[in-house]
This record gives sequence, C-alpha cells and structure tokens, in this order.
Amino acid sequence: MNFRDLSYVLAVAEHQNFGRAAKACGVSQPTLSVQVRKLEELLGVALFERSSKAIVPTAACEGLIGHARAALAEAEAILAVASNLRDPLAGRFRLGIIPTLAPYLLPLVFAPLREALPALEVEPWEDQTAALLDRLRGHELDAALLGTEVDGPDLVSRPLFEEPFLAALPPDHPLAAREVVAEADLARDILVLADGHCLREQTLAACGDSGAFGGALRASSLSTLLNMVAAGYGTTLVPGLAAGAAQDAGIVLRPLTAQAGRTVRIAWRAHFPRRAAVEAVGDVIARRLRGFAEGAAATLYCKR
Amino acid sequence: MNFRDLSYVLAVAEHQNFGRAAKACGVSQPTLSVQVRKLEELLGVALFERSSKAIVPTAACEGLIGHARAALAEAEAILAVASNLRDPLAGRFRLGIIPTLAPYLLPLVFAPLREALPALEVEPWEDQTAALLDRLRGHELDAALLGTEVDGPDLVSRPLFEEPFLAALPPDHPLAAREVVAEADLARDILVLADGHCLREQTLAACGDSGAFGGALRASSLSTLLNMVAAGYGTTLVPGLAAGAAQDAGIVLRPLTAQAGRTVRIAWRAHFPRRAAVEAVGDVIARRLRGFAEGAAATLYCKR
DNA sequence: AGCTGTCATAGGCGTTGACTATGATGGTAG
DNA sequence: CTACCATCATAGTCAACGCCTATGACAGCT
Repeated sequence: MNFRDLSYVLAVAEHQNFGRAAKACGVSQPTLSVQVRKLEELLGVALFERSSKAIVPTAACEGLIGHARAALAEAEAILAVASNLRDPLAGRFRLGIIPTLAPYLLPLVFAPLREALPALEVEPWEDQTAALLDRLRGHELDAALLGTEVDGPDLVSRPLFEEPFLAALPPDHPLAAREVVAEADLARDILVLADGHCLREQTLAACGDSGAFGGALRASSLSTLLNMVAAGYGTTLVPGLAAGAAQDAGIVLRPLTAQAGRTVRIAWRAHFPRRAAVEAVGDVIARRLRGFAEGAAATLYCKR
Repeated sequence: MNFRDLSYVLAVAEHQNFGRAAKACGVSQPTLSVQVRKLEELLGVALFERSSKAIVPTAACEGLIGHARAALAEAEAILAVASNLRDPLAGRFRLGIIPTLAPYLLPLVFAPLREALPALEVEPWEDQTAALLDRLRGHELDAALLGTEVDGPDLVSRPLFEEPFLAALPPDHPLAAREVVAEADLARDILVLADGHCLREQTLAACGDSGAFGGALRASSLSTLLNMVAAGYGTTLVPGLAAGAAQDAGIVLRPLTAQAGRTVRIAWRAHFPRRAAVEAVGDVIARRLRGFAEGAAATLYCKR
C-alpha cells in the first residue's frame, strides 16, 4: 500500500470515472486501472463496482475512504512540517553561555542576532562550562559559548573573539596608582570565583596559582566577586566585557602587563546538522565583537 | 514519500541505531541508511544526527514522528477494515422484497439465512418492483426478490422457486363448491391490488384482463385484499406462500386448472462485486422453498 | 596498534509503476 | 441495425526504484 494508491482510490471515488480521475492524478487511465486493481487484490476487497455508466465505491471503499483521507492528510502535514523546518537559520536555537559571559555579552549581541537572523529563535541557557558540555552532548543545547577549548572528537569549536582580562582593584588599593598592573602582583590578595567557573582557573593561572586564599571568599558569581573587590576584600581579574559593570561597582581597572585574556569560542557537536545556524550565530557575534581586544583599553578609559 | 519510509524513520528513531532498526524492519542496514537519507533529501531536512555513538532524532524528526505514527495507524486501519470486509458473506446485505412476498417469505427464510450465513446481516427492504429496481440501480440495495423478470443489461436475475397462485373465494362463493377452479371463471368478480404491484398484472393476465372493475376496489396491500375477499367483495388470486394467511382470514382456496403462478427471482446488478453473497442468499431461499410448487396443493388441504 | 561496532557507498538485480497501443463492452445516433 | 463513441481492461515495454552483498570510512576500546 502506498500514499499514491490511496490518492488514486480517492480520485476514482470522487470522479466516478477512471479517465477523469487519471487526468486529475496526472497519470494515464491504464495506470490508474492497474494500480486500483492491485490495491483491491492486496486488500482482498473490491473497492469499486465498475460499469460503463459510472464507477461506484463499494461499502468497503466507503469504509476505507476516511482513513485514506486521514493518511494523506498526515503525509501533507509531514511535508508542511518539513517545509517549515527546512531553513537551518529558522526555529529554536538553544545556545548555552557561561555565567561570566552571559550578562555582559547578551545585551550586545541580541539585537544584531535578531536583525541578521530574524527567523532564528535564540534561547540562551546560562550554566557553567561542564554543565553546558553535558547538555551539548545530551542534545539539550545546539551550541554553547565558552571561554575554553573543548576536548573530544564529538565536539568542535570555533574562536569568536579575544576577551582581555583587566586588573580589578579597590579604589584605595596600592596598585591602583599604577597605569599598568603585572598579573603576578595581584597574586597576594586575589579573589576568585567558586569552583566550576572557567574564569576561576584562568585567573589563578594568569596570576600564578598561589592557592593561599581560603574557600570562604570564593564568590558564586562575577557580580558578587566585583562587589567584594569594591569593598576592599582583595583584587581579581575581570573579563573585558564586564569592564562597565566593574566600574559601575566602583572598581578601578587597569590593563595587565602580560595581557592575559581568554578566547571566547562557540562549540557544537561535530555531527550537528544545523551547522549553518552555528556558523551564522558565530559570525554575528564575531562581527559585533570585532576589534574588541584592541579597543578594550581605550574603552576602559573613555568610559568614565 | 512512503509508508515504508515512515516506518523506517520510526524504527531508527526508536532504536537510535541503524543496524538494530534494520533488523526490526527486516531489511539490511544499507537499505535503511539509503532510504532514510533519501527521505531527508526529499524533505530537505536532516532527520537524524548521526554519530558512531547514537543516532538522535533532530527537532524536525520529532515534529514529524507524530504525523508518521498517525499515517501508519491509518494504513493499519485500512488493512483492518479491509480484513473485516474481505468476506463477501459477511456484513450488511440490503435485500429488497416485494410486498406480496415479504410477509410470507421472510418468516420462512430468516432462520435458515441466519444459520447458513451467520455473518451476513440481511436487511430487508419492502417496496414495489419498480422502486426496488430503482434502488438496486442506485446502489441502495444489494439484491431484490421479485416476482418478475428484470430487463436491461445492467441487472441480472436468477429464478429461486415457482410460487403457484390459488383461487381465493369467499366461503359462500358458488365456485367454492368446486375442487378446482378455472382462472377465467374468476374474471367476473375479480379483485386486484393497487397499481404497481406485480401481482396485480399477473392476476389480471391469468384471469383474462376484463378491466371491468373500478379503481375503488383496488386494495393497497395483499392483507387488505384478502379481507375484502373474505368479506364477499369478490375473488382474487393469492400467491401460494400467502395461503395460510388467506385461510386464517376465512377464505376458501382452490387450485387453478391452468396452474397460474409466478417465478420468484433474485435480481442484482450485473457488476455487483459480492455476487457470492447473492448466490448464497439465493441458494438458501431456493433450498428452503424446494418442492414448494408440488407440495402447495397438499399443504393447502392439510392445513385446515 | 589492532579489533569491533557503526554508518556510508558502490554495483548488481528483480520488482514495480508508468507509458502507448489495443481489445472488449455497452450506450447512442444516423 | 449498424457504426461510432465512451469507458475500462489487457498486453508489452521501459525506466526507476528498492533491496541486497560487499566494501569503505571512522570512532572507540582493549
């Protein structure tokens, strides 16, 4: 049995005439004759009472017609659904973003994304790197914006932009007097985020992992961390995109001598079929952030 | 698109593995691979995200799966309906019967029909010959029991049994004294049914169409006609199967010298596909009525 | 490094669905 | 009453399709 066969049956039942039904189906009359006959043999039931006058559906045919129509409607629905989902740049796009990036990047890229990809419904999902990778591998996300490389052959990534770190100092901190701060100088009183944030490891790595500070002062969010720095608990590194928020919190920012920073990447499953959407989203973000690293210091001082 | 393709998609989505899905479908793995790929190309949408680990349905596939299931369910329903209707000796069988036959034949044949053809739901429809033929031609009946031949190449018929006519006389009628009555002797005071009853024409033909009697005395039913005869309004011919009813009404019955009678036939459309049902019904009726003509006279006198 | 499991590709083959041409049959008009 | 017209069925042919086996590519594991 076949969708085609069913449409043939419906056409014959409707036109009560093989020739006209064949024309309606766009096939020859013998084709219809043979196929209908075959279906009747398959079903073991006569579907039509044939005479030279008119072709009349049998009771069996009447009983089938409703189901045939329904089946063809489902086929139509499948084509319609496929047609709607055909464009890889349309539909839901679940994008994971790390917490030290989301609040500062999203305001910048939402409008460009909506403009460049109006049919793409970008759904952000904020979580730490490991959770994002899990969700990515579990097909719960389509892509993720990370501050680290990804491992394993099942995931691939592409760098989008470089985000420099800046020294974050309380206003009355001795280092605030300098124009530029050396990463190692921050190690003494550095504060870091809680476990799981990639920024924590990157900060420790850049400043020399002293490990001197206790767990009590590990902030659970970058916002909290900035407040702690502003209150004089210590120093830290902030990602460039958070510079504005840091200054708003009353923090003094200074460039770093070694220009520590991180590469923001978009990651996705190697076999993800909507790669075009990933690339498009990546392009929009990369274009929006182009020259960020170069302009960061300038922005820093122009800002306030 | 194809029911087969849809079942392949469902199998792959379910097993998350082409090999096992292929086994479940009873085909080779390359077959499944190729057909799914083809469907994806037809739809213009990737249905699965393939990796060596697991095959995961895409959002598009998830959107299609419901419709695919529904379409396959309709196909199943079609097969089920066909299976139920496959037996020509099962299901509705709309059988037209003329009014001068129905009340007397049906009680005799209902039980044998139910016994011989338990799955056949015989639905009697009582009407005059012309109406039955119209309904037969209009596919509103599957067959009809008539007292006449049928004309035209679109209808065919088969004789079932001979039904002799009997002279019906008021008890005090002069002819009641005779053992056998000549048809022509009834012509003087014969009563007939209303227009449209085949028995009317047959009675007039057998007794010599005098046409002397007015329309006022044309009975609308055989039952009424018998009451009129019993009341002394005149004589008539009754079909043999109505002998009992006639005697119950207080009528004297006598055999006819020329043995006038009618042939009861079953008629159906030449192209009616359930011919087996027609023949089976005809067989049951014919067997039940076998030897009716010969036994009619004997029955007549034994009865009372 | 080799083995295993997995999906994709290639080549061959039988079936199927389509076409055109023609036959059979019933209705109709000259 | 015959010839024509309309209709569906049948026959023969051909291209396309679905399926198979064999093999390739690739990742993961021992």
